[in-house]
Amino acid sequence: MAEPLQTGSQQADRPEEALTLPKTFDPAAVESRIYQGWIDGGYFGASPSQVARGGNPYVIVIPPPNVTAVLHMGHGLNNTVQDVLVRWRRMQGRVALWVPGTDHAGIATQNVVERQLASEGTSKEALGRDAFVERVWAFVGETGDQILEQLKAIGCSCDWSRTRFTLDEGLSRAVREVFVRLYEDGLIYRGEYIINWCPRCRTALSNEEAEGTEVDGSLWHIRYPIPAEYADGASAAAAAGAESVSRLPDGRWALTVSTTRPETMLGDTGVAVHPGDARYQSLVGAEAELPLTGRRIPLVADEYVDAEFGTGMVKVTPAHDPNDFEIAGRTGLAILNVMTPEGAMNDEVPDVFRGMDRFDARKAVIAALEGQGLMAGRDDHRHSVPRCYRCETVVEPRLSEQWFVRMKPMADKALAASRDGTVSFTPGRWTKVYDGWMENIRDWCISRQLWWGHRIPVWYCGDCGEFMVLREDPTTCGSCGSEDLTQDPDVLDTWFSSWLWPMSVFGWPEETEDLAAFYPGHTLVTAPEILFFWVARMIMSGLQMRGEVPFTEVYLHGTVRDIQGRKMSKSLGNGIDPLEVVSLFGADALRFTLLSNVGVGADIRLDHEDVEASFAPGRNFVNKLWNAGRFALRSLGTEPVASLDAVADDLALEDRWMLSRLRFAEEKVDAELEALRIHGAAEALRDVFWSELADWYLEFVKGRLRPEADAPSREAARAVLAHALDRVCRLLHPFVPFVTEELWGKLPSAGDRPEALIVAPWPLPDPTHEDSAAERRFAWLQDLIVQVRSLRKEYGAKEGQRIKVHVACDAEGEATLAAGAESLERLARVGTVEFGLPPGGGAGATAVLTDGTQVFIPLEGLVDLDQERERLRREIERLEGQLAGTRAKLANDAFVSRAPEEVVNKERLKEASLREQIEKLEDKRRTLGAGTG
RNA sequence: GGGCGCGUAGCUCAGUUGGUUAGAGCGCUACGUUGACAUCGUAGAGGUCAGAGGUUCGAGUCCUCUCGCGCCCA
Repeated sequence: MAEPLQTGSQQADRPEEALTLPKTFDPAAVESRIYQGWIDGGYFGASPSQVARGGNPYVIVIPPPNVTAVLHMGHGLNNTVQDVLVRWRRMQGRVALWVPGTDHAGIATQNVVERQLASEGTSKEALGRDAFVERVWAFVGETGDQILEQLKAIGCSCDWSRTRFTLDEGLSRAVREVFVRLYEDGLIYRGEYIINWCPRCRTALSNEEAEGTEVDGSLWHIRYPIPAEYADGASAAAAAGAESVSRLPDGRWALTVSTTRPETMLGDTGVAVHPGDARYQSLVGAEAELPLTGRRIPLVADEYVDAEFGTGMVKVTPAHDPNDFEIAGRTGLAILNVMTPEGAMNDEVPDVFRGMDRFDARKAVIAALEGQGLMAGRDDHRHSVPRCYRCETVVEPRLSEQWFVRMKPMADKALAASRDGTVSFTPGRWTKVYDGWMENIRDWCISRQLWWGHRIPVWYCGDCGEFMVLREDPTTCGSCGSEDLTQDPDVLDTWFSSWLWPMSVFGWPEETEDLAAFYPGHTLVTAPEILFFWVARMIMSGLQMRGEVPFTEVYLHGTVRDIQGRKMSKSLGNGIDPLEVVSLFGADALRFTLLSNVGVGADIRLDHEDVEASFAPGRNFVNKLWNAGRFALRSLGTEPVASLDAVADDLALEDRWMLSRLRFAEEKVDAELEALRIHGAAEALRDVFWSELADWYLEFVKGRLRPEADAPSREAARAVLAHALDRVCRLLHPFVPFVTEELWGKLPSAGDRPEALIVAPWPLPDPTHEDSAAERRFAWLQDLIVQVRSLRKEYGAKEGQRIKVHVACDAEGEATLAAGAESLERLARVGTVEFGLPPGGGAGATAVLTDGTQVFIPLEGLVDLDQERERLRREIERLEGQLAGTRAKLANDAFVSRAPEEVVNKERLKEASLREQIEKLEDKRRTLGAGTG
C-alpha cells in the first residue's frame, strides 16, 4: 500500500499512532515505498530549463555497466559513492543530474550469446550475421536493464528518464561522427601491424585489453646449424668470444638462440645481433639453417638487439612479435605468418605440425629439436604472458590489417589538462599514472573482428578498389559510381563508444539544450582499473571534439576484496551479492558499511563467509538511528515544537553544547565531502549522532522531556532535540537515504518544511551556535561522570546502588553541577552530591580531574584501603611520567626559544595541571596513611 | 627492469599542512534487561606506529637505506 511521503503540511496534526514505531527498522517494509515516493516526486530528474533559469548544475555520468552484468559489490561501492555525491549536491540546491545507462560490451556480450548458441547445438556462423545480431538484441532486450533495476534497490537517485545505451541510435551517430571526423583529420588510419589477437574470441584487442600475467615459464635454447660455407665466420666469431657459436657433435658450427615460445621458430626469417657487437661481426650477412623446415635464414644486424642480454643474439619472427616486425621492416627480412586465426599452425609449416594448436606445436617442436640434438637446454624463466582481458586466453601477437587511432596529438592536450589542473585526480597519486600513460601513448587499435558493436563506417568498392569513410550509408562509389560496395565487416572497440559517453548521453553531435546545460560535467567516480581504458580516453575525446574536459574531478575508489585480500570474483566464488545484503539488512546498512570503509582510494575488505559480521557496522548504525528517532518521537509527543529562537532564553548547558557540536559536524561533513573524503564524513556523522547526540544529549534531556518537567525547560529540550534530529537526518541522508527519509517524515518540526528529505536544504553551519564555553563546561561534566562511573566499577558498586559523591571544584564547576545535578545523578547513579571534601577524609575513593577538581566517593565497606593506596600510587606514577616529559621539554632552551609561543604555553599549562593533580593525589594518599602501599 | 603504493591494537583501517595522553569499528574481559536501542549501555584490557639511520626544539607524519607485501607499466 503506497503511503505518500510525509509532508510539511501534515505536521500540525500528527496522528498518535505515528509515535509508536516498531522496535527495529524493517527496511524491506519501507524501502520500495520510499523509493517509489522519490520517483513519483520527480526528485531524480533535472532539466536544462532549470539551468537556463540560473540553476547551478552538478553532473555525474555513470560508468556504464555491461548489459550482461549483474550487480556485484564493486558496483555497489561505485554507485553508492556516486549517489552520496549527487544527493549531497541536490540538497545543496544544485541542479543535480546523474545519468545512468549501460554499455554494449562487444566481446563480453557476444561471448555470452555464443555460449547460449553452443548449448543449443548451433553457432553464430550457422545463424549468419544478421540473425546473430538480432539474437543478441533479443538477449539484451530481456536482461539488459537488469543491473539498472538492481541499482534502484540500493537507492541510486539516477535520472532514469535519461537512461542510455551505447548502441542507441543517437549514441551510434556520435560514434560514426567521431570516426569520420578523426579520419578526416588524419587521426584514424588503416594499416598492417602486429596486434594483440585473441585466438578464442578471434578478434584484435588493444594493448590495454591484453593483460600481462606473470608466469614461471621456460627459456629454451635452440641451436641453428651454420652451413659449411660460413664455417670461417663462425670460427672467427667463436674466437671473438661469441659463446652462442659452437660446434655440434658432428663438427658443424651452430649458433644458439633463446626463446620462450619455441613453436614460433617455424616462422623465423632471420637471426639478429647488435651492429656494434664485435663478437658477431664475422657472421653478419651469413646464413643459418632453420631446423625442421629446411629453410635458410640470414643473420642481420639491428640496433634493437641488446648485446648484454642473454647471448646477444635473437631469433626474428616478424609475423609473431612486434619487435621482430620492426626489425624486419628495417632490415628487409621476410614476413612469414605461420598460424591460423584460431592459434593453430598453418600450411606454412612442415606437414607434421600443420593444424596443431600452438601449445601442442610447442611440445612437438621441442621433441623434434631434441631428436635432432638441436635443443641446447632450458632455463626457468619468469616472464609476463599477455592474456585476453575478457576470456583469459593467451594472446597471440599477430600480423594483421586493422584500424588505428593516432593518439599522440590528443594525448598532448589531455596531458596538458592534467598538468594545469583542469582535471584533478583523487587520490592524487593517480595523476602520475595518468601522465605517464599519456607521455608514452601508443596508437589505439580500434577494429574488432566481432559482429556485436558499431560497424566501422567504411565502404570498399568492388570495381575501382577505392574506399570511403562516411557519415551516411552510400549507395554508389564516390569514385566510379559503382554499386558494388561492401561495408567493412568489422566493428569498433566498445571503448570507442564509451569514450564519448559524457557527450553522447546529452545528444552530441547535435548541439542540444542538454549538452549546453550539462556538459562539461563535474565528478567521475570509478575504479583505477579503467583509468586508461576509459577515463583517459574520455578526457581526450572531450578535448578533441569540444575543446573541454568532460569532468573536472576524477575520484578513483578502491577495490572490494575478501578477507584474504583477493579481489571478489565470480570464478573464485568469494563474492557477496549486494542484493542479498539488502534483503538481509537493508540498503542503508549496505551503504553505510561501505561508505565508512572507503578510506581515500583504499581497498575494502569484507568477509564473504560471514556476511552478518561484515555488515554489522552499517546495520547497527541504522538500528541505533532508528531507535533514537523512536525515542524522540515518543518523547516529543504530538504537541507542536517551538523554534530555537523561541526557546533561546531557556537553553540549558547540554542544549548549547549539542547545538555547538552540531555546528561543528555540519562544517566538518561538508568539508570532508568537498575533499571527497567520504569515510571522513561518515566518521564525523557517526561521532555527532552516536557519540554525542545518542550517548550524551539524549541521556541528559530524558528528565526534561517528561511531562511533569518544568515547562520552559521541557520546551527548550523539545525544540533542540527536534532540531538536532532534523539536522542529523539531513546530514545523514546522502549516506543512509531510506531510514532518514522515513524517520524525518515523522519528526515534528517548528515550521513549514519541504515535502521530502531528499530535497530538503543541506544544513549550513550556524556560527551563532558555536559555544566554546558550553563545550568546555560540558566536557568537564562528562569527565566528572566518567570518573564517578569508573570508580564505582573499580570498587564493584552494584549498578542499582545510589552513592554519595563529594566534589571539590571552583565556582564555575559548582554552577555547572548545580544545573546538571539531575543528569549526574541519573547517569552515574549518584544519590547525593556534596560540595567540598568531607572533613577528616574517611574511607573512600578519589579522582582528580585535569582542572584540579577533586572527586571523592565514600564507599563504606567497598573500598579496601590498600587497594585505594595502590590505585593512587599507579595514577600518580602515570601522571609523573607525563610530567617528566613535559618538564624535559620546558627545560630545553631550544624548545622554549624555537617552538611557537602557543605550543610552549600549552606545555606550561599542562605542567601546572599535572602538578596540581599529582599534589592532590599525594595529599589524599597521605591522609590514607602509610598502610602497605 | 621502470614506476606507484602499503606495513599503526587480535582483525579491518583512520590519523588532512610535523606539536594531545596515537584513535574508530569489529573482536576480547567485567558488569548491566534503569520504559529508544542487547543490532544496546557502562567500565576496561590491548600499540617499541615493520626495522635502522638522518633532518628538527620536536617525527606515526619529512629524508635515506633495509626487510616484507601489493598494484601498474615494460
